[in-house]
Amino acid sequence: MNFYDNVYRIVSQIPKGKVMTYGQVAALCGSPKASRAVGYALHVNPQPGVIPCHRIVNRHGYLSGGFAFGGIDVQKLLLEQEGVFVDDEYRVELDRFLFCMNF
DNA sequence: ATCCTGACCTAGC
DNA sequence: AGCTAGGCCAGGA
Repeated sequence: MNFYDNVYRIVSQIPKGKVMTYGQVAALCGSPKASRAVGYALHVNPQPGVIPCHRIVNRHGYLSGGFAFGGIDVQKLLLEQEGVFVDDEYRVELDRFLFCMNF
């Protein structure tokens, strides 16, 4: 589906040290309410390594926990390695690390 | 083609 | 402020 391609493209466009929410990715894909589809798209994750799924968090800033690349702990570690501070409850400060696409 | 499920989001209580 | 219910998009049986 083209929708998935859009999701992967947008997620790949997220810079290092920034995170994005499912809703925002869905909105950029053209369907603001397709957040579930976004999660599903990352769930299948056909290109691990190319698609930084660890930079995708939910609206509350918490890591989803779907972990399609190893585990939520790895996700937390990856975010910390990129400069994103992750809370002990697997939460990211969206106020500081939320990446907003401004074309 | 229809029904159920899923890494979500919004609205109502 | 926290929890529950409903809805939207796509995929699989």
